[in-house]
Amino acid sequence: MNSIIAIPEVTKKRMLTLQNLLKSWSQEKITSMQISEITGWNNSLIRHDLWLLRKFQSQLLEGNTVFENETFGVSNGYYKNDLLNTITLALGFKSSEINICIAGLNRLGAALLDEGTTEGSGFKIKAGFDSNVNRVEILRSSFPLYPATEMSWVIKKENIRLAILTVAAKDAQAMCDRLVKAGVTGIVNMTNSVLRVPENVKI
Amino acid sequence: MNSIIAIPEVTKKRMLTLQNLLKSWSQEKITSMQISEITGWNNSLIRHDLWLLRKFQSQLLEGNTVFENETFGVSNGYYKNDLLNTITLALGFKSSEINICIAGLNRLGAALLDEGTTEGSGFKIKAGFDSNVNRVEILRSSFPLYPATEMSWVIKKENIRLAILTVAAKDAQAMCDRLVKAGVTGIVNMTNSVLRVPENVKI
DNA sequence: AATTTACTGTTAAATTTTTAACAGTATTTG
DNA sequence: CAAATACTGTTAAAAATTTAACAGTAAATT
Repeated sequence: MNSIIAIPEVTKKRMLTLQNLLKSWSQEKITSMQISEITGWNNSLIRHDLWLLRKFQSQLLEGNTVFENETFGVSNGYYKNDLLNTITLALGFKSSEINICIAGLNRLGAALLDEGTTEGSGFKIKAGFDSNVNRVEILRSSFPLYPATEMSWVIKKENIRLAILTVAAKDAQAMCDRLVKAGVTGIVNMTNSVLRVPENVKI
Repeated sequence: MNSIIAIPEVTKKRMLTLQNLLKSWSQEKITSMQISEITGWNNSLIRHDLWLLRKFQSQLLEGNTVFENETFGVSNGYYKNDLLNTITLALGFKSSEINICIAGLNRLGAALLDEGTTEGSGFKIKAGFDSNVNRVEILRSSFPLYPATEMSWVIKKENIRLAILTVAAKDAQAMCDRLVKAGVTGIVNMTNSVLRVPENVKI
């Protein structure tokens, strides 16, 4: 009878922020009003978001009501830890997206500079790299751009698994080596040079 | 009779992306369909956005219809340059926001980690810095975090004018010097140490 | 232990955002 | 040069998102 509920993108985004907020929240409990004060979101919106999250979860349990009301304080604010668990759980399904990066910003068409194009594809562009710092400074995009020297920590931090290699052919192998060293386990080679990589990395 | 139109935040965001797209667009003209294909946005939405932009602009001219239909091709796509001008003009009013950064991520409360709190304040947090790379890697926020070593180019790139100094008192002067050197012209000192700066920088 | 207070969960209304539809107009084609 | 084509600008409908409202309940207060 009830239609299936999906968590809207806007809610997911807010929940990601809330997750951050909660992590740095020192008290045991937190109310929707307190969240509202910090974030500026309407407190109804917050309660509604959380309601959606729970609704979504109970859906996954297919009518199994065992968990009903279990994880939430009913009237005096939410337990920080319960809230964190709920968010992580509900968002976990979303974050099955693979994080990727763009290595080389020269040939990049407008398409790649706009995250929108990857929506729903299961991939999420987290960063762009170029060894030319000038380019990094000038170009703008919906994902952050970094000098290639920053690759190591950015790839670790953003948990990037896959890189799209769009550098000039002559720089391909060098950039490839850097990516591999930084921890990337897959490379989509858009250059026309043949790449050599360790066995554990897929081209 | 007609109510006043403001450009919604969502549209502004899209227009910022469109601006990027256009900059890397090599042809003279572009159609809503082409934009749609690249960005994934519904083509009606794009035309509607542009309509809003024009509506907003003509509003600023208070009924003065001199510019009516002047900047747009009526039936065969938009002239890239006209479009860019329109966007820049319409968005210019918005970007009177001052870009700021957070220097020092240790004491940062949840509030500062969430851009939402600055909404409507005329400020926009563009970056966070910390000399401890570990912190930069672990913390997450709605604005990007960088190691302090990256300060120079990030501040230039993001056109950051103002910094909020939240490092430990003993590191305040050193961090302050770095900020000034990177081009910041104002500092909000949240530490309890007294800072020395050149005349052109305000505390 | 009754009453008040301070909250949540939930529904429904209000508002915002997106999409569809289509009349109108340059440009291209026959 | 008339007809067809390929668009835009604009309005109205549809869908999504946010907000208000309020019944219900744990905790605090009397």
